[in-house]
Amino acid sequence: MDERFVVDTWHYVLARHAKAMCALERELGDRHGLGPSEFEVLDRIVHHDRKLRIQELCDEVHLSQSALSRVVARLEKAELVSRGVCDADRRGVYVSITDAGRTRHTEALPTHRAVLLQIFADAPAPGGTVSRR
Amino acid sequence: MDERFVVDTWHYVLARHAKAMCALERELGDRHGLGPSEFEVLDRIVHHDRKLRIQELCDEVHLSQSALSRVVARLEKAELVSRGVCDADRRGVYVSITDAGRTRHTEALPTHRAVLLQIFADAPAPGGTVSRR
DNA sequence: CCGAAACATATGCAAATGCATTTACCGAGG
DNA sequence: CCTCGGTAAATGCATTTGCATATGTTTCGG
Repeated sequence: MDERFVVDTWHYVLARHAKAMCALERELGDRHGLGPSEFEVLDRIVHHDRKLRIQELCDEVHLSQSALSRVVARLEKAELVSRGVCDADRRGVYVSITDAGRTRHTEALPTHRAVLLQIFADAPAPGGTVSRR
Repeated sequence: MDERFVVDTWHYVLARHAKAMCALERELGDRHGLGPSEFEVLDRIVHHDRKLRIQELCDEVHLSQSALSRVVARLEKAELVSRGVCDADRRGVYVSITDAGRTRHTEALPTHRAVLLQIFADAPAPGGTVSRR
């Protein structure tokens, strides 16, 4: 294992993450009133196209369970998602997207993609890229 | 540019960043009493092997100027760096590493590298890497 | 059927961060 | 020499996050 390669990869990840997060926060926030975490949660729900358990979301977004709980609470307050108890297991909570949430996501998606494109289009990871996956 | 590739790259960056940050926080914190930001600042100074202006550090670490100011304040309180006014431009501040800081960095470096190795050794970015997979 | 252990989610709290502002200083122009 | 616009760093403040814990619910052994 080349230690140099590992450290270079880490620096790449740090730099792109900082740049992208900063840009996403600015663009999504100014144009759509969403933070990156909020967008990510909306995006996961839309992607699955069904109501999800908090727990399922927890596995997909990179947030602690408590942070996720609060993101969902903010989204609910903004009427972009709604929470409902799970009948089968009443400890659980289902989160489903509202019409407003779907609309907001549709509006924000192009902004999100544009930011990522600008940041990653010409920035292959250390080691170079060949094709895909 | 393939939009799919860009989004995959973003997910890769998000996942590795979260995983590495979490592990670094745990390992560096438990074993050496340092946070990732604190280590990064120490590491930059050691790498240059001279006293640096806050501003120079600001260009190299992925923190806002205010966050950096506070990280340096914490490091100073822990006696790992010392601050001194810059004679040439008395608005500026020089940060230099202390012996204790150098020692701490030397101790922490293997931990840092071990964490990165574990996380990045077999995890090429989307697009794959030319050399090893 | 009961009680204990395990679980899913929410919440109290402390820490870290970014933005806006403040403070101190430099440098050019009148 | 003095003032004004700009720069370097520090600080007030609000927000987000994670950890530890609380609350409510299920499940399993006896």
